[in-house]
Amino acid sequence: MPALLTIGEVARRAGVRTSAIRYYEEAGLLPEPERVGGKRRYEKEILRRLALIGGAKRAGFTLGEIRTLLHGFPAETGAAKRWQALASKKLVEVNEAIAQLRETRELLEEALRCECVSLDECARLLYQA
Amino acid sequence: MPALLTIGEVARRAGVRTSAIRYYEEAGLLPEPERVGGKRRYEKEILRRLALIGGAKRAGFTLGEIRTLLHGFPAETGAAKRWQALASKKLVEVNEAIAQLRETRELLEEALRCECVSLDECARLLYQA
DNA sequence: GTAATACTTCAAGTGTACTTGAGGTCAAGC
DNA sequence: GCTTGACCTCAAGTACACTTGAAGTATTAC
Repeated sequence: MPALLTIGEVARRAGVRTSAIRYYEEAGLLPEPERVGGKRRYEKEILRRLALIGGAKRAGFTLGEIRTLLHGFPAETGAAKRWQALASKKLVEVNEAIAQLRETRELLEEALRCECVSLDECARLLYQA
Repeated sequence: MPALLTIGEVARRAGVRTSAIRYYEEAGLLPEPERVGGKRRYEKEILRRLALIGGAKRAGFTLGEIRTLLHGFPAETGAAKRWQALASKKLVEVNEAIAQLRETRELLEEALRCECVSLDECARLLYQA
């Protein structure tokens, strides 16, 4: 007995709204789950999937891109190559995003250290040097 | 002679559209620049500001939050404290975003290494272990 | 049996962040 | 002087990612 989760429990555990879960299903990011009396029942694996979606979203992927990364391109010659091209491109973007975030973190930390009341003020100090 | 930039040059160098620059100005993220014959002229510093905005956007800040981080709260008692509270909170979020992006990167790299044609397929492999 | 609560579908509404289009202005080159 | 291209304003339109609301159904508790 795998103890299936209701949509409400999934939402609570994953930190999203039930409406978002239905929306992701509609958008092809989540599998259509089992139903009991018409109601969705999820296996715990869904939580990992939702975490993955959340991570990808943070990385700046659109839901359409996430769908493609999840499922790949429809079977056709070169589907694997196309998927890898997309994944590689996204990998570059993820790395850029990380670098950019590190800079933003630096700036925030600096501003907090020097007790500025705004980045504007702090940036002036930083950029004068 | 500081060689001011037109909005078109700024857009090209910063990798944004001119419409976005005007929009940011309207939204209070960019200072109102000098005008020559009614046309905006920017100092090179604007490029750093646009990079900062881009980074903050990637970090998941809304334009409203970026405005606050840039300018601080309007002068009032406790403005500095409120700004620091916001900045600290955002610092935590930036760190979380970085961690999440690292995981996404791991996943992408793993998927590329094992030559999967989709994350779905690869995730099955990963999660079976 | 009935009330409460969580679920269902479907269509329409919302917020954010821009973009686009209409109609006009400005500076440079021919 | 006229054309070209980049700029201007302002209002309206668009894309994405959900959310909300209406109207109804199912499960559990009493």
